[in-house]
Amino acid sequence: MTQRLSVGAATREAILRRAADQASVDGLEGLSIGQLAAGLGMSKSGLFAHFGSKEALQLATIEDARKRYVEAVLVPALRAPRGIRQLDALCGSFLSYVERAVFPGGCFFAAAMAEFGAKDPGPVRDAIADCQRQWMTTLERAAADGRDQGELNPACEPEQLAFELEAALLSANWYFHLYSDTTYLERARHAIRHRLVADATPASRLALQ
Amino acid sequence: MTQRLSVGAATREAILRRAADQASVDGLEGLSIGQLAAGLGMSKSGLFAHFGSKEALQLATIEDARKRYVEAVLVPALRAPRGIRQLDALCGSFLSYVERAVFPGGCFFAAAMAEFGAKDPGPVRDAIADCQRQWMTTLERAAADGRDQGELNPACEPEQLAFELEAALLSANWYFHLYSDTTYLERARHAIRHRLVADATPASRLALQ
DNA sequence: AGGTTTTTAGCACGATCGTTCGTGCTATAC
DNA sequence: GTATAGCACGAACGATCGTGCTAAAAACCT
Repeated sequence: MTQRLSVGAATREAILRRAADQASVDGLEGLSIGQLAAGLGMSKSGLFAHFGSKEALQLATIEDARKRYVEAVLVPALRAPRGIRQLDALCGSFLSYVERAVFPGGCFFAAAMAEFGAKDPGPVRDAIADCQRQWMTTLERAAADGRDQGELNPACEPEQLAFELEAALLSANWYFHLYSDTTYLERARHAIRHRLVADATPASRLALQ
Repeated sequence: MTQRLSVGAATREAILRRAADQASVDGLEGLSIGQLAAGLGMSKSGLFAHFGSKEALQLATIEDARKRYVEAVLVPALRAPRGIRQLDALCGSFLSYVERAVFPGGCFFAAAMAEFGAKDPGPVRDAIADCQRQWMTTLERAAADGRDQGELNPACEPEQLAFELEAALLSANWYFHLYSDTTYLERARHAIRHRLVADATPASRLALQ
C-alpha cells in the first residue's frame, strides 16, 4: 500500500506536511524554518539540509500540497461521470475539503494565490499560478464536456461558468474561515446549484439530483 | 479644501498611505518598519514613535485603508439611487477600484481577509472582520432595498445575493492580479449583470441599462 | 560485522526584526 | 529671552531570520 520510505524521505514528508499546514495559516513567506524545526522536534540545520534554501522548501511544500489537493478534491470528484455531474462533484468536493479542514488554514492554494498574486514574479509565484491554472482548466473542461454532451446550454461559455463557480468556492473558503460559520458553505452550495441549473438543459436537470 | 496639518500629522498620513500600499502587496504581517522607514527616507525610530507598536501601526493602517476604500468605492456608488441600481453601482465601483489599482496589490481588505482569516483572534483580525462585515452589510442592504422597492423578486434573499456578488468581485480581484488580465474583470461584470437580471422584476431590468 | 552513505546536530555568521533610550532641533508659549 | 512641547534622529538592545560549515550519529548494503 504505502510505499516503504527511507528515513530521510519519511522525515521529509513529515516536514512538508507540517509546512503546508502552517503555510495555509501563516502564508508561505511566514513559514519559518526555525519554528518548523522546533515544532517537529528537530534542529534547524537538520531540517534545512533537506532543501538547501527557503525557496526550495516553499516549492517542495507547494508540490506536497498539490498532491494532497489531488487526493482530497480531484480523485473523489473524478469518479463522477463526465460532464455536468463531474462539474457538480468537483464543486462539492472542494467545499467538503474546505469544511473538513484538510489544511487547517483553509484552502492552501487560495491562501497562496492571495499571498503571491501581487508579488513580483519568481519560481514560487509561477508554481502557484500553474496550480491555479490547472484547477481552473479542470473546471472548464468539465463544463465543456457537459456542453458537448448536451447537458448544458450550447451557448454557455465554459470559461465564464468555471469562473463563476470558482468564485463561489473561493469566497466560501474565505468567509467560512473568517467567521467560522458554515453558512457560507451553504451559500456557495446554493449558488452553485442554481448556476448549474440555469445553464442546464431541461433533460439534464434531473442529473443534479 | 484639504485641512491644514501639523508636521507630525502630515508625516503620519504619508506613512499610513505607504503602509497600506505596501500591505496590499506583502500583507500586514509582511509590513516591515525598517523598510517602510527607508522607503520614506526617515529613520526607523522616528517612524516607530508615531505608533508605539507594530500592532498599533497595523490598526492605523487598516483605518487609513478604510477611509481610502470609502472614498474610492462607497462614495461614488452611493450617489446612485437606492435599490438595484445602487447595488449595481457598488459592484461596478469595486471593479473599477480594482482596475485602477487604488492599492497597488489589489483590494487591501481582500488581501487582509485572506491573510488573517485563519489566524488566531486579535485586534487586527477583529478590525479586518469588522470592515468586511460592514461591506457585506452594505451590499445586503442595497439588495434588501431593491427587493422592498419591487425591483427584485420578493423571494430573493439579500444575504445570498450579496454573497454571490461579493464572490464575483473578490475572485475578479484575485485573478486579475495573478494573471494581470482584465478578462477576469469582464467575467465578473458579466456574472453580476446576469445575476442581477435573474432576480430583477421585468419592469426594473431596464434600470440595469 | 564493517564500511559507506545518508541523515542529523552543533555552532556561528551577517542581516533584519520590533523595540527602547537618550539627544537635538524647531517652533510656539510665556 | 527663556521654558516647553512636538518631532525626528542615531545607536543599541535581544531575538530571530536564512544560510553556511563540520562532525557525529544513524541507516543502509554487502
